Amino acid sequence: MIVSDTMATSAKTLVFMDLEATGLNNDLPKITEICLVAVHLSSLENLITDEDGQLELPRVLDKLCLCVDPGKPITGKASEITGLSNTNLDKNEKQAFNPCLVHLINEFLNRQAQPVCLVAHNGFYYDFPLLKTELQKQEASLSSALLCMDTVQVFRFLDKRVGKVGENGYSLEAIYRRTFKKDPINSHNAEGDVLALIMVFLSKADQILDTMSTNCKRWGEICPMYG
DNA sequence: TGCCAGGCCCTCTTTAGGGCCTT
Repeated sequence: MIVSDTMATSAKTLVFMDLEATGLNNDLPKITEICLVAVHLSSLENLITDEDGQLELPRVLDKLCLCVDPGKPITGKASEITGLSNTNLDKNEKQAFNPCLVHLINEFLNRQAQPVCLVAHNGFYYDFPLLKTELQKQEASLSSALLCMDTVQVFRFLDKRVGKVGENGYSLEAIYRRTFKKDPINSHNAEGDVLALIMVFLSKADQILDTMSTNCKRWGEICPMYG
């Protein structure tokens, strides 16, 4: 789906997002952790590097990271890779995905320079539909002006354009390793995955921003995962 | 109640099938 150039390229804030959940699509998952990190366009156009010339995260970031009581059993595999269990979420008295969380997410997005584009890895088929399902259960939604981008599609698109195929695939871990020749830190911790996503995005920020109009959808076009 | 993604890519392909990618 192509969004008009005017709308897509005018996104002033990119909000990188990652969800941890009780399982995959077939498990009818519920969210166990959500992390949103907002980066202003200015920070994507003016990259900073350390003394060795290595990319650094922008200094100005807004973060919203919360653990959530999913209200259903977390699959063994999901618990193993995320480190979140029904036991440790219960012991820490985490709240469910409730109206308070809906309010926090909406206000976090409203605080950012508009328009906002959500960015997630495999977002079109996992994070965005799952978030939409949880919001629908609360009879809530996000702004219809919100844009969405899936970085799996973006990185495939960029490689295809120059006749390449990503060695070892397009998982976030694989792209991070190809780019930085080392493993990402805190994989499958929502904030760790978001920061890794921001770093790989920064490594190709100019190309990605140039092609946003062909790789964005509107929030309204995202279908709920289930429900 | 039970079920439940889906567009893209690769190849032992194109009259198709299976894996990726997300937990």
